Amino acid sequence: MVRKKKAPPSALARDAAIHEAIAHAIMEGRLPAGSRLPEHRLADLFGVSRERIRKILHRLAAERRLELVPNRGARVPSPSLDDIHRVYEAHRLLEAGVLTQLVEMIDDKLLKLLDDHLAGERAAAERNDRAESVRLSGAFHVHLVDALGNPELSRFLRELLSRSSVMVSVYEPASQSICAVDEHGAIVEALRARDVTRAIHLSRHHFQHVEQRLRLEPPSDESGIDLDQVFQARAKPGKTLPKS
Amino acid sequence: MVRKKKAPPSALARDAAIHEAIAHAIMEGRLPAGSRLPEHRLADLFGVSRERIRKILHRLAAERRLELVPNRGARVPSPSLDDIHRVYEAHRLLEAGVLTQLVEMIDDKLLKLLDDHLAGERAAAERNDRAESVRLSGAFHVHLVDALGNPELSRFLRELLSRSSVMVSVYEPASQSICAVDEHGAIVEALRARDVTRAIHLSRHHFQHVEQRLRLEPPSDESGIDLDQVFQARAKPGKTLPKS
DNA sequence: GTTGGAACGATTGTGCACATTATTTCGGCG
DNA sequence: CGCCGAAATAATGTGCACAATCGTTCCAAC
Repeated sequence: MVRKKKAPPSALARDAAIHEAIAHAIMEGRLPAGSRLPEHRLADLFGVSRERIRKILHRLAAERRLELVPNRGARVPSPSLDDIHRVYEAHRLLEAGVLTQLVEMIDDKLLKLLDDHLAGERAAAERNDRAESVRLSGAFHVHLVDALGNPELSRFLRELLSRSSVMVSVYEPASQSICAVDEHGAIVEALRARDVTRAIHLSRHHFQHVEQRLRLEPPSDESGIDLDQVFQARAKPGKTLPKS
Repeated sequence: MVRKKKAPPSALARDAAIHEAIAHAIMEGRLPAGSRLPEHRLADLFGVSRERIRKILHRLAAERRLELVPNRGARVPSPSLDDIHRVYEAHRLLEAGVLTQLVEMIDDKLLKLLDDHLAGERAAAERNDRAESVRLSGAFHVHLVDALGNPELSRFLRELLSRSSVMVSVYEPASQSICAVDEHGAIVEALRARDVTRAIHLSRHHFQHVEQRLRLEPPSDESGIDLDQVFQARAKPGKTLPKS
C-alpha cells in the first residue's frame, strides 16, 4: 500500500485530462476550425507548465486532431471539401467491412445496445439538443466498430470521427444533427435481419447523404475565440485537478 | 509574399530523417521486438540533442511504432498473438474495401504498375533476398491502397504494416518472405478481370495464410542489440548529419 | 544459503532560460 | 494619403540543468 492521501496528483492522468479536454472541445464544436491555440495561453488556463501543453499539442497533432505548423503554433484544422470527401470515403469503406464482420457475430445483446442508443438519439432530436445529437450520431458508428473488439479499427474510426466533427462545425453550424436517426435505425434493422448487402447499401447511402448535406452549407471561418469560455467548464481555476 | 527559398538547413528535415531511420529499422526487422532505445544513446548516435530524440520517440509512440512506458523508456513492441490477429483482421477488412473501390477505377496504368511490382517480388524471391522480399511484400498492399488516392486510408495501412513488420521479426525470423508472391499475383489477376468477389476472396485467404504461417514459429525475444550496427548505414552519411 | 533492504547508478521527466521566428505596429518616405 | 520597411513584441523552438524514478547490486541479518 502506498500513501496517496495528499498528493498523487497523477502526473500522467493530468496529461490525459488536458488532452481529453481539448479533444472534446474540438469534437463538440466549441473550438471552431481555424482557432489558434497558443501554448502560453493554454498553460495558464490549465495551470500547468508550457512544456506539458506542448507535449499534449504534439500528441493531438499526431492524431490529426490539430494542425501544427512549424513556427506558428497549433490550430484547429480547416478541412477542405476534398478532405471531407476522403474522410467520409474512408469511413464508408471501413464501415462496410465492419458490417460484413458484424453480421457474423451479432447477438441480441448488441442489438439491444443499438436499440437503446437509437432511443437516445431520438430523444435528443425531439429535445432539439443539437450538441447531444451530434455526439450520439458519432457514438452510433463507434458502437458498431467497438462491437468487433478490434482496438486498431476502433482507434482509426475515432480518428476519422474527430476529423469529421470539425467539418460539421465548419460546414453545418446551424443544422440539427449530422446523421439522420432514421438512417441509423434502418442499418440496425438490416443487421437484425442479418442482411449484409442491405446494411452496406444503407450505410453507403447514409454517408452520401451526410456528405451532400455538408456541401450545402458555406464554410464560415472564425478565429477570435475566447479560450477562457471554451474551457471554463473543465479548467477550474485554483485547484488544478480535483480528484473525482 | 514570403521567402521560402531562404534556407531549409535541416531544422525540420533532420527530425524527419531520424524518424524515418528508426521507423525503417523497425520495418526492416533490424530492431527486433523488445529492443530498448535509450534516449541518450540515440542522441549520441545521430549527433543531436536528447530532447530532439525524445520528441521523435513520442511521435513514433503515437504512431504505435514504439511502446513508451512512463519511466522506463522506449521499446520496440512485442505483439502478442491476439495483437497479430487484430492487425491482420483490420488489414483484411480494409483491403476488402479497397479492392471494392479499386475495381471501379482500375486502369491499364495501375495494372502495369502492379505487374512490374510482382516482377520485382519474384526477382527478390529468386535471389533469396529476404529483406527485400519482406519490404516488397508490404509495398504490394501499399500500392493497392495508394491507388485510391486517399491519404487517410494510406496512412492507416502504413501504420498497420509497420506493426505487422515487427511481428514478422518475432514470429518468423527465418522464413523467406511474409507474403507469397503467387497469392499477390492471383489478386492482381482478379483485379484485371474486374472480379471483386474473387479478389476479396483471395485477399481474405491470403491474410489467413500469412497469419497461420506466423503462428507456426515460436516467438524469439532478444534485447541486447547493438544500436551502432543497426544505424551504421543510415546515421553516418554527412549530408544529413554533418556532425561526426 | 537465502532473503530482505538500502544505497547506488542509470534513465527518463520537468522546468527554466535563451535563441529564433513570425506578426504587428509605428514611423518615414514617396 | 498610401505604401514600404524596420523595430518592437509575442509566440514557438531548443538546449541545459536538475529532480524523480526504476533497476541493480551489495551487504547484512536470519
